[in-house]
Amino acid sequence: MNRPPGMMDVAREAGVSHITVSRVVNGHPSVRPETRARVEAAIQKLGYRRNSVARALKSRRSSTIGVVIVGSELFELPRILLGVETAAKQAGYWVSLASRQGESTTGDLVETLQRLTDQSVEAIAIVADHPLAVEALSGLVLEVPVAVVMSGSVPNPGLSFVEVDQELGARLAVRHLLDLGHRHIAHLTGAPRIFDARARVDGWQAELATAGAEGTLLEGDFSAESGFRLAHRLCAAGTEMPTAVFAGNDQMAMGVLAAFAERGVKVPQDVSLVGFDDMKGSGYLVPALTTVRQDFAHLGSSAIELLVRMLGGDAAERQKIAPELVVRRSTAAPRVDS
Amino acid sequence: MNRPPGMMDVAREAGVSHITVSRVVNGHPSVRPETRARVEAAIQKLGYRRNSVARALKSRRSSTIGVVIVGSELFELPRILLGVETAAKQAGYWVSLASRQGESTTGDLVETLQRLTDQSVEAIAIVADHPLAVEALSGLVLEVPVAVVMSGSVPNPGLSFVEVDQELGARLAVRHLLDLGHRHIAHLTGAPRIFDARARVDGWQAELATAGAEGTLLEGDFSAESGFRLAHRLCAAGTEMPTAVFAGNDQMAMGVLAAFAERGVKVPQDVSLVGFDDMKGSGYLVPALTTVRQDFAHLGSSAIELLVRMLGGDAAERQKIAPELVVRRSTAAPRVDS
DNA sequence: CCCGCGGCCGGGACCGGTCCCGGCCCACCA
DNA sequence: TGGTGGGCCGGGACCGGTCCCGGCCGCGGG
Repeated sequence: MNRPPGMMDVAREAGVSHITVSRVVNGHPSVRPETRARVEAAIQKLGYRRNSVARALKSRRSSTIGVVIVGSELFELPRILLGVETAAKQAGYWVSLASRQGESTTGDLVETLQRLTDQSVEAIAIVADHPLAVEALSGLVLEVPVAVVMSGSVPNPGLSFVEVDQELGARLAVRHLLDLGHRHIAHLTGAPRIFDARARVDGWQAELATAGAEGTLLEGDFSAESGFRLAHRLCAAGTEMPTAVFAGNDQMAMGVLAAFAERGVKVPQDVSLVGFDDMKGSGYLVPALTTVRQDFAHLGSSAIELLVRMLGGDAAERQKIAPELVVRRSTAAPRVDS
Repeated sequence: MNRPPGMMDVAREAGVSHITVSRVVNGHPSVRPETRARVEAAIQKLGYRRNSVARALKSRRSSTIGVVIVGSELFELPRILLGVETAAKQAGYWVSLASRQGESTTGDLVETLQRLTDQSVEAIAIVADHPLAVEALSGLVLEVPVAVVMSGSVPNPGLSFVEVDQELGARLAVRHLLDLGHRHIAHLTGAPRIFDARARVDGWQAELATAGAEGTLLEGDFSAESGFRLAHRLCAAGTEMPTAVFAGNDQMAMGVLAAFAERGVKVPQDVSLVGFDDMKGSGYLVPALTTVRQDFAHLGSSAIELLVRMLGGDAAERQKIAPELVVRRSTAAPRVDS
């Protein structure tokens, strides 16, 4: 029943007061080197470790950042989380997790935030896949800095946002196809309630417009299955086949590839294909997939860095990360004879 | 500068003592219903929320479980984490994250564990991809219940383990191939330092042995790239081609598919292919991949449930989860003419 | 009528830190 | 030699809960 040693115990051992121990632990300057050494020896001897709960209670600084995950469809969540955890550790913070799956009533998110602040977290990062999930935040007065990792925004000046520029990514993809000579580019979009999907549609449309090229829009849900289904529909349609397809993400692109294989449509000879995400293994699809890479780890670490700056007094801020086109084998110039 | 209301404030408002407030909050029976109502009204009015840090300090129960992630190569980490978070929430616990990437000195893990217990976590789950990462735990006396999510074990009776039965998974895959009539089954293994990879090799070998079939073993690292490289080597070898390939995981299987496509080897007509994991999209590879499904979310939630039981006084335990073979289009009977 | 008992409630001592404030000692200078 | 200022250290009051212990009051039995 011997509980771990406290500052008092160390103090007794070193023949000083608990205050002095506190000073040593916190690197306070006004302690004589010799006293400091004695205290450190005592700490060593007793195996003393500061109780961070007590510290958090008094100082109101818990050194932890809360992360809430809303929506479980986030395929690339792990990479984001990795970035978050790494950056937080770097900055001396812990990460406390809270997720909210399934149906999201508005009050639900607020409740989660509450429970997190009950925990005395110093800041909160929310990673969400669609704005509806966080609309509850619109007018809310925040007790701590909050950063949202999501495309799209919510009208609340206290909120920071981090996102990769989805529209730019889409433009990059379409521009690449246009440069290759394609004049009819279909887009198989992801679930429209997800902002990323909408932004990609916008980018696709905008780029198409600048070139005066033709487009076909089909609506899926980011799953490989939907890509598969949509690609079949594309082939079956009475209308003219596009010469290029821009899939909502790499998963959908996989579905497209599968459908085209069944239909005998050759990629990239018959139609070019571009994905989005650059998921693990995309380079080893057949053919290797041209896609738009999003740096998810960077997304996560940026959110934390933003939060740390806000903790330092900076204002909320909006940050866009540029995605990167990676050209592989699934895109080529359209056939001249078509 | 008005800090949030405390029990004292509520007590004053309700005309009772802070003790009674505590009793109400904790659902203690001996409070008159009428008093309880008055206190609850006061709580409502002031928007009181219990300070969980103070609670943790005094009661030594933080209601949080620490999770340490060691090694970042865990492809399916997110699904595990999801299971962890869900189960923890279910049981009324928070999840505090700590990861340890890169090179792992032995003391490093112990330090991470220490920092976690400094946080007063009540239990710890470690998810690791290879036993070396946690060897530091072998003789350690644990302050709190610890469960390891990993194949393989470490000689420490205080530790619980949760794993999916990799060997069984491998046997399922090989058995399927054997049943189809294959007599020469190559295995492209993942990084051998990872225990999962070794267990799969064992299963493959054991099943081969019972059938007296032939095998070829090539060593990769779980990446699509390594699958690609190894498949090429398989084709280039002077020796006879196997009629079936069991890849270390679905990523490697993707690489194999890519290599076979270049070589003009048809799957499953020329050679059958089985993967492992059933990653997202595996059903839409060309051809749809036969693979072994691991239920990662279940893995995570099992770990938490185990921990909760240990918190309740149960002994450490070892738990194996059975994987499941999912047969798709990449496997078929070998050609009779070969 | 008194005592005992049980339901309800309050006093107050912690938990293990942080931090303001104030006191000691000693060197330095007038 | 006395004053003073600064470096070093300690006392003690919190932070906001939990929980042991003990007091009050009303009721039933001896």
